[in-house]
Amino acid sequence: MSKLNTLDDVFNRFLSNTHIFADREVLRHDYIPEKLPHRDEQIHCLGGMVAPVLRGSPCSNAFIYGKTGTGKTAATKYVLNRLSLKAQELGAPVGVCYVNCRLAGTEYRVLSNLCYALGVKVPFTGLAVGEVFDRFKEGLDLQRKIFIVVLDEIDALIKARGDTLLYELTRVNETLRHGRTSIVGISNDLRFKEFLDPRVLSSLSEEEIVFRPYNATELQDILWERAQIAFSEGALLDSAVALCAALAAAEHGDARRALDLLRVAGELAEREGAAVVTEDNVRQAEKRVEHDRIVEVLENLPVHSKVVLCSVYLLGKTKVSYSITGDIYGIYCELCDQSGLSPLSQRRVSGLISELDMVGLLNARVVSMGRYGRTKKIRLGIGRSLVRKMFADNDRLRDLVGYVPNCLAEVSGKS
DNA sequence: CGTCCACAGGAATGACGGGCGG
DNA sequence: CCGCCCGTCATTCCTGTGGACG
Repeated sequence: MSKLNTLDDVFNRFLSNTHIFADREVLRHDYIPEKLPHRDEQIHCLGGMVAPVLRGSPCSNAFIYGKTGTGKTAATKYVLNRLSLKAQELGAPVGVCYVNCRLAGTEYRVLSNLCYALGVKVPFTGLAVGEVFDRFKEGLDLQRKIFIVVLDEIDALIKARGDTLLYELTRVNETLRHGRTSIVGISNDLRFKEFLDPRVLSSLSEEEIVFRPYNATELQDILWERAQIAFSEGALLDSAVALCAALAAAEHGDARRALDLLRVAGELAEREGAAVVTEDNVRQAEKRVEHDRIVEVLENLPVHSKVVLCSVYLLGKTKVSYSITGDIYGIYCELCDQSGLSPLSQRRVSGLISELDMVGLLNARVVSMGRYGRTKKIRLGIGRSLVRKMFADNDRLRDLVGYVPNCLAEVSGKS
């Protein structure tokens, strides 16, 4: 392979190599395909459940469970799209609103989304939540519609904000004279029920639909379904698709991940100027996807989290195999001093460590060391080179990775 | 078998910036 | 422009706790 010299070459090469992809868009995970293989059962179930609204009677509330990439969102959107079309055809007064609770983030924004779907104008912010809710109810009553509310990733909202919104929504029908609402909750977390008020739970779980993870063969079907549209004829090896499916199935049957792998593998092949996507491209893609994910998270970390990460990194330089909260806090304070930041409280740092653990940058485990107290054992969850690189890219913190804290010797000495 | 370490992690509270209605 | 509300991040204070040591 010859090295490319000018940008023009890059562009020309790209233009002459369009034969890998036919339609890349199809591999994006917000794309809703015409066919959803292996989800007939769930689609029929949901379809049957919402069907009564076409005759003007309200339908049950429903709860949909399943891990990420099991087709919950796609299947639900698919059914509701069809439902809307059918309703239009029949002139049935049906409204549908899809809200992703995690993206919306707060009760306020969820509600304002619902209002928007009704055509009720609300300001982006500034109103009390109760006020927005009243306007929502008012709009609903005025339009005399049956309104189906889909709350995707609802577990994220409940965990962060509690279940008040959900409680109010399940009760909204009691105060409406003309409109009716039905709620479809979608959750990634199977244990999520425990967070709910029993009253909300019973009202919401009138119907439950579970989306099992896909196995490798099912994933292959899904990939082929899309690949036929996304890739040019013969640009994709069977074995590459099989490998994508196998890798994703090994994780937890995540179709989204499988599609990502396939897309990135295709892009890699295209960049190489190859004519077909091979297993090798998929393997590269796997590394690439993971690497990109971590780098992305690292870059967007708040500065204090970065310093905490650096503290763990520095402690890792000693022969100690893990660090504990107290030692990390000591070094953290010193690093803050060094770079002119005012250190946060130990409580907060403890919280930051837990957050870093959640996103996988650290491994933290609560242990008891008997009379030597209860603490967290902490290790880096990613390659050390990644941490070094992050700091090299940051003007303010660049020196920290090379810095040798005063208390380091003391710490490594005592254990 | 009780003690007591070194924190974990919940709750209440506060500071601050942003955005709106009036 | 004021007053109000929101959401975020942080602090302070607090109670809880597994298990090695004496």
